[in-house]
Amino acid sequence: MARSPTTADPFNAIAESARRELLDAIGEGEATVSELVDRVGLTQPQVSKHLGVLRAVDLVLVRVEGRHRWYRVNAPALKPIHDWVQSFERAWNIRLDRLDDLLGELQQEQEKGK
Amino acid sequence: MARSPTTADPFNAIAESARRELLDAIGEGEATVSELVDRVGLTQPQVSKHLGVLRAVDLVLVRVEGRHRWYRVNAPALKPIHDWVQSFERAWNIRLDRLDDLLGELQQEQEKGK
DNA sequence: TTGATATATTCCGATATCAACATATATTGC
DNA sequence: GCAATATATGTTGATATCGGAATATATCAA
Repeated sequence: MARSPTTADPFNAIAESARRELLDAIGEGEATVSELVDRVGLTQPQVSKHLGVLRAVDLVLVRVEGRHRWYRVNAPALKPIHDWVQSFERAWNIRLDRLDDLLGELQQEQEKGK
Repeated sequence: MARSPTTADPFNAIAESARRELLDAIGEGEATVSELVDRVGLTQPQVSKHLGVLRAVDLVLVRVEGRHRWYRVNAPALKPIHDWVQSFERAWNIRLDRLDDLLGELQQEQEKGK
């Protein structure tokens, strides 16, 4: 067996930085393939193929208009990633809290020493 | 060129579901390799190799104790993923808000119709 | 020391990836 | 219909992956 296909799920799809950059480049609105080529600096076939992967996992949606294709981010498709990562968020917040506590204590010590 | 190494960054490391399951299986505390073998149902070499990848990107930290190795999740290493995904969170919240609005309107219509 | 336990590493074969380049498929305007 | 534009698809070669099986390394226990 080999590595999971990039089209298996959003986790695999966004592993490639070029695809994350494409999603960033699309941003809030819509973008055309050639606009993305200009923004991201990849060749047109590269952009089309990466968009194909993003399409396969529903991370982007397309609206066809003549010979243009308007791509937009389908943010909810990122939710599985969001949810999975968030299950660890408490863990690192606790650590940051502890760091805050520690810094607080150090400051108090400093105050005392003054 | 081929796909980025799994050890390139946390995005690539967590693309593999086995590694996400390992992180889940470790959970809040610490776990030993053989505990993880039992919990996740992979072979020992598989677990060790996946842990090796997670180690390479700092997603897990190890404490050696005799012939045991206690692994724990290094949650802050997930922050880049959290941050990137969060930059799209507004987008999908807006959509959910709109959905709420829509549902609200539909309810009002229903109320009217009554 | 010897054997057992815990974990890591190596080798293999199959597979999917990715960039690059070439080419195919629409669609528009003349 | 024909050229031009916008986008998608196919081919090739290099590479890294993954599971499986075997094996290496280290530590404990008797």
